[in-house]
Amino acid sequence: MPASTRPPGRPRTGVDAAVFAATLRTVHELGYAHATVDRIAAAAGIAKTTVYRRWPSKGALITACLVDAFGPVPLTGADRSALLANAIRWIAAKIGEPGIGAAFAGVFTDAVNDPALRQVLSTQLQDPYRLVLQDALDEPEHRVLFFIDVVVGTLLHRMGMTGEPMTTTDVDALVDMVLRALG
Amino acid sequence: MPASTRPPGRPRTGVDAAVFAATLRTVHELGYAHATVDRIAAAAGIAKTTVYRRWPSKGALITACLVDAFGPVPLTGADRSALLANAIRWIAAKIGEPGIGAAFAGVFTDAVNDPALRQVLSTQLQDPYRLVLQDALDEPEHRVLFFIDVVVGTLLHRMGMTGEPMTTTDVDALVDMVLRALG
DNA sequence: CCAATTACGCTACTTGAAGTATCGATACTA
DNA sequence: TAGTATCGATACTTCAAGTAGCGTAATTGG
Repeated sequence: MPASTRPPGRPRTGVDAAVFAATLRTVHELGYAHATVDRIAAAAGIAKTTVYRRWPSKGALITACLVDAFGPVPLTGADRSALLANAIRWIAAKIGEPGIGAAFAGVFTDAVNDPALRQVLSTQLQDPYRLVLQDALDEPEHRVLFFIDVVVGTLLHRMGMTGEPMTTTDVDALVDMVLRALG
Repeated sequence: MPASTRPPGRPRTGVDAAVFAATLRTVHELGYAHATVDRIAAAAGIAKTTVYRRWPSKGALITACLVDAFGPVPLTGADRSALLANAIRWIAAKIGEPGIGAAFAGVFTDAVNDPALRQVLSTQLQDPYRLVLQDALDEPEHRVLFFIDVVVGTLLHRMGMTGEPMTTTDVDALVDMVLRALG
């Protein structure tokens, strides 16, 4: 039998998926700034205190929501170039989905001057993809970090400046540019 | 004689430069989130109300501060490639100066879900550089916007994720990559 | 000198959101 | 049934953006 049986006490209700969906929906409808924890909790049909029992801060909630929304990066492609191209198009499409880009940009900017949140964002969101890509592309850490800066930074800058995701034409240009840098 | 003589009433004191300096200093020391208008005003030696008499919001103050801090882009270089390379190194150095990168990233994230601030940021900060670069590089608007997304987005993403400006080695890689895309 | 005008500093206030504290009720385990 | 942990609800604290009002200072024009 497993070492950990069910612990005593009332079990947690399985509301994580509902909270994540409510988070993206609220951010999409009201924008990051107006997507307060109060409103997200109300949209999910739970109390605000329940949110804070599971995630220590709004930034941590958004980060967890993004981790859940992104899921694993698809590592498909015949060679390194095709693999990286697919990864770039995948993240571009994800950031273009309703709420995700705004949530990403919002938590990112919150993290700029919040070292604790930066740590959460870096370890929980960026590091998994960085490690997988290092392995798949056979590139050193600093090169993969550079590519992530370029791709994600470009996509978020466009999203932040225009409020709209990048067009497929510009994503194509981004892919071409990065692939040439990959060599 | 000029059409506008001095208007009646007490003239404004010339504190703009002091406020800008205090803004960058405060953001550098405390971070964007803790650089409140109260603290900035105190650091500049003026009342908070005076700040709001001149700039309608904190975002507008930060934007004006950045416009002042950046100044005109140096358009030097023998050809288009050298010119763009110099411009990229210039903006990278500026974003690396104390307070500027954090202020930029902060106001940028504030703007993501604040259309009014986005308008201010786009017209007062981005458009002047875009127009000058369109002319100097003889490139269409969408190409210049793409380059700005790539360069500024990459630099801010690095700044946001690590808290440190990009190293000269990585700036070199950024220059190489963009120059190859310029063709 | 004096009125009108405008900016300043100061204090107090409103508003909104993050995060906390408490408590009764509920859903489990042993 | 006792113990434990979660939930919802309400209230609260804290902090920062932005506003209002007032007495005072600086300037122009008569």
